[in-house]
Amino acid sequence: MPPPTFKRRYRDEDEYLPAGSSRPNKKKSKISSKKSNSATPNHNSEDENDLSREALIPRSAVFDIDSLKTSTHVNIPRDSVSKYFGEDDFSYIKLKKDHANRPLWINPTTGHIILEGFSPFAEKAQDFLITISEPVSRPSHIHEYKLTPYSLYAAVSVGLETEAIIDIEIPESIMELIRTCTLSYGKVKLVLKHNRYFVESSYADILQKLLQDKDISEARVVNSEGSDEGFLRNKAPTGKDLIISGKKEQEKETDADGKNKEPETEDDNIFNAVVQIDKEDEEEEEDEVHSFEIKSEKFEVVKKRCIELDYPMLEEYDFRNDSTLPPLDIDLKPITVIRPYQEKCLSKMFGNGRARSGIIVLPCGAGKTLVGITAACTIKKSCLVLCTSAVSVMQWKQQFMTWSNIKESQIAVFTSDMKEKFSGQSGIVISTYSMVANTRTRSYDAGKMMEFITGREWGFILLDEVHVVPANMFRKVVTTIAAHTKLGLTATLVREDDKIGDLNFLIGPKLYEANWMDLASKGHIANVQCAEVWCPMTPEFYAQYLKASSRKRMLLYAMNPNKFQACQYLIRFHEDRGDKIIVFSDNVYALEKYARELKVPFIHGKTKPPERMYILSLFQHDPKVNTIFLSKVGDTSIDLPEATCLIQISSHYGSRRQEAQRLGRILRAKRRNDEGFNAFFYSLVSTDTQEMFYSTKRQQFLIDQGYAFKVITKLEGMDKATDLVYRTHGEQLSLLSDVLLANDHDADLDNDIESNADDLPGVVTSRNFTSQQKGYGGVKRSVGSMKSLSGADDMAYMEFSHGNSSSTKTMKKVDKKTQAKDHHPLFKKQWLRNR
DNA sequence: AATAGGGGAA
DNA sequence: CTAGCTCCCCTATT
Repeated sequence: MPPPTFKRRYRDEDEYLPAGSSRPNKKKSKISSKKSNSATPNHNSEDENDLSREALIPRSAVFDIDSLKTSTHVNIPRDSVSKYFGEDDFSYIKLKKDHANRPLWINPTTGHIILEGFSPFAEKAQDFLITISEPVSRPSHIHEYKLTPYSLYAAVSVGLETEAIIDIEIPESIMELIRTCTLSYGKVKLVLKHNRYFVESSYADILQKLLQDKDISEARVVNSEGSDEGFLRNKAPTGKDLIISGKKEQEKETDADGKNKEPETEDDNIFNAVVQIDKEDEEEEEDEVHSFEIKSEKFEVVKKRCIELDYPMLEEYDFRNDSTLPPLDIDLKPITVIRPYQEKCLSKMFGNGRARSGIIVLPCGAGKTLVGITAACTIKKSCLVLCTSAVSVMQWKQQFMTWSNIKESQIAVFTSDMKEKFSGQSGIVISTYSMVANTRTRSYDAGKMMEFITGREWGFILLDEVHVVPANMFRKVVTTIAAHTKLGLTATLVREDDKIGDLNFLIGPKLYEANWMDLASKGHIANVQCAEVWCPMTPEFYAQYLKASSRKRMLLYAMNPNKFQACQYLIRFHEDRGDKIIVFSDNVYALEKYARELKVPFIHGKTKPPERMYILSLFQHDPKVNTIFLSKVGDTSIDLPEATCLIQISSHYGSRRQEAQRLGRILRAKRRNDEGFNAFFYSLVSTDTQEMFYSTKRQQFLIDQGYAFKVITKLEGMDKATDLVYRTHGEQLSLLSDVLLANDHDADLDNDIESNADDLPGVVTSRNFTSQQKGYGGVKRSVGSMKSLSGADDMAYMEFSHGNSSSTKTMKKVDKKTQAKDHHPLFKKQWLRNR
């Protein structure tokens, strides 16, 4: 059989820095320097359990590929155009004879791999690449992947061998990267079975090596069961007899091949398909694993030592043979059927009949929750679910009730205003990260509850929105809670800092990552048209923008009248076609100003829960309310009804995660999937401002998922719409005054916000807008009053900014009067009465 | 190092 | 009893 090879060419691409490359320079983590809080009696020994980041990261995770560069750059023959490519001139590498059939290009200095997505072999190659590397960017035709220490770790953990990944003709530098990173990773497992902990590996020599460590050998349980090497020998576990409920039928043909030492046969098949290796007779020798038992009280020590020794252990839980933890009576309801890709996630997790710890990445709306619930139903042990907010806690509970047959008394909720415990031996607790990670003094009930949680063993811990876990405070939940399996779920495995890689060792390797475009084309999530709408700044706003400090700038480009009009126009356009629209604004001032002007309800952090629910139910059920405005609360902490159109007006930060999460809010819309696009995502950007830069950065994640952003410089028909806000110069100037004035007093906003009834002009305090918002609740009864309310405001502002545009003091006085008058205390009572 | 926004506890 | 305030803490971003 001819040796499999990859084709090589060159690519031009920014330099790649491995995720951890800057880490060695970093000093002590913040956790360890944190003040201890030992005065509280309830306080558990969390401080002692704190692990610094360094302790959790094996050394070769910071493998620096740059160190390889010199070897590849000696005596490279250059030609006349080499200078244009600099270090990225790879013309010295010869193309393979059959390169036309080979869709892969590898950059020998960065470890990036380019896949020609249009090649007939692309799909097969993609399955292999996803196993060994991280997807960087997957637009329609050219896909880019990169090899990283973490991705290789994950590859080894599902059973790929170094030699299987390395191909004889790939560049030496890349081979070295792969060798280094696969030497020790993913080859040792910590297995909990029959209530005993075993360190398990297919490689007896590695176990020998580990036992040379004093701590590990001391933790070992010495008994007579060992063979000649002193290790227990077992057949490798398989998942043949495991039934994951919810599957339509059992598809086990992959196992029938039975050709490989690791039960993760799917990957091997994929690998073989791509690299064309025949099934060898590796069966007999590889079908065995070696292990030794360690004392259960020492497993933490051993785990830590293994990381320090550069052999991080994968955690597996042989839940079917665990009789210590009481079983939990839970199963999916018979009608519950999981989708093929969800099943794939689960087969990655339960591939060998045990539960692996790791992370599953699925887009929002693709049914992450159901994957988590199915996993819980498979393990059937006590389960702890953590999410980011109290609202999602309630959603999780509700989802458990919907999809599984769990009894309500077995689900307990632990939030700031509910401290339940489940009855009986086993059950489910759902809580938030901040409740569990809280280091401050706890209320008595919360303290009791924490004792309940930390004082028992959990079969399964489910971490929703797992990308938040690397945060300094949240990460310690994985060490303070004793859980045998950890599953992280997220849609956006990105952070703007460099901590995302820590998840490999806090939770486990990435088990599965879905391709958004695939799911969209198969109709599981909506097809989204993304657009960036360019709104030129008006001359006056731009003049001020150029003069202003960076804080004022942000407000100015958010409040740009052209953007305001574009927003209004888009809302009208989409309301007319029957869409439900959500408008996001990070800036609360802009949020509130827009919403008031357009007479649309809005929710932000200070909106109280009953109001939130009221507004959301209006949005969901009232055919007259088709648009709502949301601040950052909408990103995580609100249970949003389905929407089909999303408009972003203020996006001053460059958070890719936020952009993606917002997009996720419309992915559930699947109604008209056969008619092309059925959901719309607009980002309104003021041209020639900083916003352009942020917007580009924010979109990167979605572009990497294959979304194409269309730039719209002119909205068709907008100039014909004569009834838009801020049409006249005068109105625009008055808006500008408002904005400038608001900005002047921004620093004082906090002081004025709730304390002062005589609010400063232009500063709409939360008091103002709660009452107005409540006023909105009455809008069904008194549309006129709402109109006159905002109308009166406008008039006042306009008149006085005309006459006294240079005198802010005059405006202040007048505005005080207007606001005092409009600030109607009755709104609130009325609203509450009429609910 | 600072800012904005959100959440829990009392 | 609860709503509403204050306080403090946490995150994410620049």
